[in-house]
Amino acid sequence: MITADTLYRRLHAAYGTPRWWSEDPYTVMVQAVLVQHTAWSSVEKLCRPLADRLTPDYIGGLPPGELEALIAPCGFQKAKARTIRGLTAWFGGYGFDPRRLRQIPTGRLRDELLSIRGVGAETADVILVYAFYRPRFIVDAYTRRLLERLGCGLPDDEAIRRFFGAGLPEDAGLYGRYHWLILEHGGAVCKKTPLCGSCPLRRLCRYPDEKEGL
DNA sequence: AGCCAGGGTCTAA
DNA sequence: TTAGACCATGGC
Repeated sequence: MITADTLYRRLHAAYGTPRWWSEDPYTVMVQAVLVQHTAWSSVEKLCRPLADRLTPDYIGGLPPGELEALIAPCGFQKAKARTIRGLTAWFGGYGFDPRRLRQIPTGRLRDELLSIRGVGAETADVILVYAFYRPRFIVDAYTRRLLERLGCGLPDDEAIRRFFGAGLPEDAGLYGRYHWLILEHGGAVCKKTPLCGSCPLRRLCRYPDEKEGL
């Protein structure tokens, strides 16, 4: 079976140097919520015109209903607006200052995020990695599907995390870049059928009618 | 035209 | 503890 290390190099060769989600922690938080069950392109389309207004000041100051209307194109606006407000309030408890979070252990930080309604495991982990630089491998639908196609029999998210944990340094930067590459890959290949002729990782994938993966 | 999507919550068995 | 309904909209 392919190693996490080799897979990273293949992805990097196929998609180039991954960029970071955003240097701004609050932007990461808002976009992590907006992208739930939603195409990344929809999030970008929504956020691009907002530019420098993606701040706690502007978003948090929006009158009731306006945030919902603003984010409607990303769907689930009622739920997502509530979650964004929850995250904004939580971050406000730390003065919107990431430095104040530095001494909090990752596990506790994660629990705090999970206690916010609408923040589940994946959203919490995205925020941990990209906003606060904590080493925690993000497992999402693309990750699961990619590993499935690679022929790895990994039953659950914990097993997947162990796969990536083995042989990789525990480094938030690496985890973040890795997840971004998986995202690029997942967005580029076909979603449904396991067969994708144009897949840049084709030689790595085990297809239903083939015996061997790699 | 209809089906599905990078998630999360709640309920029911 | 797990499966399924539900939330909303955009893209194909």
